[in-house]
Amino acid sequence: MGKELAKTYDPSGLEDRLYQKWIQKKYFHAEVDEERTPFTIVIPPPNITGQLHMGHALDNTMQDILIRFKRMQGYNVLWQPGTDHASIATEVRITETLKAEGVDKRELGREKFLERAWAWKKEYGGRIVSQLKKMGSSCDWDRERFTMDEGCNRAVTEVFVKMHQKGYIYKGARIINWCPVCNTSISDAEVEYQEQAGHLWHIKYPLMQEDGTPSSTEFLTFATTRPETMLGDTAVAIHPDDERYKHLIGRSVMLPLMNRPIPVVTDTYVDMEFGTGVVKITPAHDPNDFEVGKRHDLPVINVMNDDATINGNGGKYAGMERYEARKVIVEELDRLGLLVKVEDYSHNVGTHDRCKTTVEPLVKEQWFVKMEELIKPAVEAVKKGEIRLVPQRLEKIYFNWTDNIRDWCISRQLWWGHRIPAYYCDQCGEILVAAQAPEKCPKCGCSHFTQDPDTLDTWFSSALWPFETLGWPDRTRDLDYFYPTSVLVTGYDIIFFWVIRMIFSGYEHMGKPPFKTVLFHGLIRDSQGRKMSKSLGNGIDPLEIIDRYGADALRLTLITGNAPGNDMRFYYERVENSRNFANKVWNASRFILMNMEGREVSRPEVSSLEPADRWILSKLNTLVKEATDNMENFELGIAVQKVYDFIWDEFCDWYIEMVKPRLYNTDHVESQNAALWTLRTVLIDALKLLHPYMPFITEEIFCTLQSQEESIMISAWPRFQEERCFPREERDINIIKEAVRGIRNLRSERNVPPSRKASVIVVSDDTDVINAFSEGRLFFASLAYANEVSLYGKAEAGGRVDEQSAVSVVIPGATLYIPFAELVDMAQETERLEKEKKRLEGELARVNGMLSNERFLSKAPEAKVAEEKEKLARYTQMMEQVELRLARLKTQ
RNA sequence: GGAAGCAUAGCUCAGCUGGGAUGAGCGCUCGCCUGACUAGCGGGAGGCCAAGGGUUCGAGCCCCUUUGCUUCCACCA
Repeated sequence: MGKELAKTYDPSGLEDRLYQKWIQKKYFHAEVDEERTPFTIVIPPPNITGQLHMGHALDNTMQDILIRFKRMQGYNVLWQPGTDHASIATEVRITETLKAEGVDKRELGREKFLERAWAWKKEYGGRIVSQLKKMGSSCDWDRERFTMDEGCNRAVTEVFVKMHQKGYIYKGARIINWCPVCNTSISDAEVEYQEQAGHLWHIKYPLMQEDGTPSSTEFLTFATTRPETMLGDTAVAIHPDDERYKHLIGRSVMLPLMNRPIPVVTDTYVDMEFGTGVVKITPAHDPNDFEVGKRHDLPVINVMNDDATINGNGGKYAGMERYEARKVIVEELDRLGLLVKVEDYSHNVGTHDRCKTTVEPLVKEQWFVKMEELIKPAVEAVKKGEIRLVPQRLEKIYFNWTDNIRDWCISRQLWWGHRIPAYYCDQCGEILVAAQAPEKCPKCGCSHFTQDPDTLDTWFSSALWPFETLGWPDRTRDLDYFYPTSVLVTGYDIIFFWVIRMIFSGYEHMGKPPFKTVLFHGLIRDSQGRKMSKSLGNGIDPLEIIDRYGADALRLTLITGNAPGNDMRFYYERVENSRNFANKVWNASRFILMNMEGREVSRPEVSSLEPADRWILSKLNTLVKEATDNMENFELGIAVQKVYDFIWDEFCDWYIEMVKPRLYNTDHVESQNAALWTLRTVLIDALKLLHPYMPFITEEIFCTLQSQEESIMISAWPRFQEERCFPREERDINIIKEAVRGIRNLRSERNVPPSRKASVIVVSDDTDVINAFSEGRLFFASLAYANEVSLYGKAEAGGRVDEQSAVSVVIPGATLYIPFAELVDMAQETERLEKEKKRLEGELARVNGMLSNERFLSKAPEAKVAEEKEKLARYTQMMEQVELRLARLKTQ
């Protein structure tokens, strides 16, 4: 029947082979089929610069689990893959590469640079894709997309033009975050605030006198963290209600170093409590000051170049680097006696998330997306539950952002990306936004245009990903059928960058949400809880783990032992455990195959199934239900944990062991067949439940086990079956298990090796126990290392069981004895019984306490009360026994 | 300055809508080559569930307060 399996599971070689088979058989491929219900996931497109890291590994494992699960359930699943051009990330990389070759990006020129970029994409863009394949990802690779392919380009242009027409996209001079190293504007989301030690410089400006000269006695003192920006000060502000400064309203101060009078203005932005209650206003270099400047119609004097050196507006400081200028200016002010004091001061400084450079707020002409209206449906969707966030607590973070949303700066001074479809008339400067370059200027008739040199924020195209990958802006069948997608799986760290922007884009352009559920996961950290990062060198390469332990082990590790949305620490020990589990599954299967060898296994009549068979089938049935429910609720880790426990504990450690005597006994063909059939049936269903998590090993075993089947991944997901519920057998087997544990315990306490058999006497009047043992005596004996098992009622036991010469254990409904001549040491036994007595005393006190509590008796559910009464009876009985035994031991 | 999360066995973490923590893995420990598996099998020792208060017949779980750690957001110069 089946072929031989190796003694230990070796995933190497096997994984690639199976993946190839899946690809060849086109199992991953999806086509529109109106007869079936679609289930769609779009992949968070990895950057073409990317190398597979643990974050990808987790993200893709989760998606693949859902996809494989739904595929087996019969849904028409599509996992839409693709990659992201990653505008700034890629551009930075290529610029660095060029630099290493001694080539300056600007000298090379835009055209040549883009050639390089495309060549780079061609060479490395596929790397991350092949790495995703190593994980077992069942994406429909026939549909692979790229954010800068022809279709996506059209989508981006279409959206830009449409939103511009609707007034959602505008160009304006506003204060934006500028990265002087990357030489581009960046969005608010890309700014990372870092606590930095700095100084608070207290500086004073002299007040202007009536005669137009600065006073030498009257000053206004304020504090600043960035003294160099004073070169661009155009006012000093105080709070309108500040009594201390009321008399200064309408006057001016002299801006030192620049020798320019600037007005004292009043603005409620000023916090009277902070510092001296005076603020210098630099509209060109501070977002707040910019707003104050607008309210007071102050001039905006930009004193900085794009590379953060001081420009011509900075007088004699022109050309200085920003921190050098700071130093020189402070020294100069000190010399002039205008530096009051310097304090150490720790504050948050905005840095560029990619290069960690301190960003410079600058006033620049940029393109923006007006957010106020667009965001409304995105807020509503989550509030009304049209889009569900898992875990739900992330809604707070979501709303925190949407409630404080500001316009989105989308233009970037980069070359690699979607170029902005705006054209400027060379003659009159008229701006035309259109899909193609216009022929002639509607204003002046000129036919020469220059396209805007800027490109769009990477996330602009990512926001369209769920529908642009399905064919939008064309109205395709795919789009109709597969959109909205079912679930989005991603890390909570890109909720602002991506998730929110996809949501409002979906509503704006499709009129529908992009997905119904967002399943968030946390970060994978190192074993000390630190973020994995290149600079720390603490990153663990998933590919290396796959090489050593297999993709299945990695997948299982990433998905377990962690609550949804929480960060997780990565331990090699956990991967080893997963690998061990794979090996366990492998060997259980090997055992079953071995026993099926050369035998015809037929489906037995229900009546010929023995209690153990019914028990495991019943357990499996419960597992199917629970695991499926958990998966429907996105509790993937919980689901697979149950499957794991079932396979290792119930199936391997109990059922297989119970069934061994039947397998080795060739006299009872029917019993043997029932056992074999059950073994195979349970294994196959368990493999199916496990398949989404561990696709490779389950496929290999599944196909070995039944050569007529093509693949587990297209087999049907197990279903809960009412006729497979056997509560009675579950109860019986539990009794046997309890008894086995009791016996093993007795033996272990006395260090009796399994090879030494001993007889067991079961004494009980309990019909359940009697029934369980009459049916299960055979495997009980094997599990309890017994050479003989006798069963007596209490009455008949009197004459046959000599309690003085046996060790015993009490289980619910029965007492088990082993003649202890061969096993027991007296002193040890006494000590043990004393301990047991103490424990029982405690238990009895507790139960008695509860049962004498009036309120408990009146308010607790009946079942609970009954349960406690039962315990009382049991404990009392056990106590009697213990006391009796103790007494007897002492008299000996 | 706001907000969230975490605090349970030596370590890392599970514990659903409140009902005895037989919690999991690793580690430790004792015993086993028991005819699939030593990447294994069978035992065991480790927890006043961060502190304090409250609600309840009953709290790891709900409410309040406190402490410690982590993270996110934010324009306090």
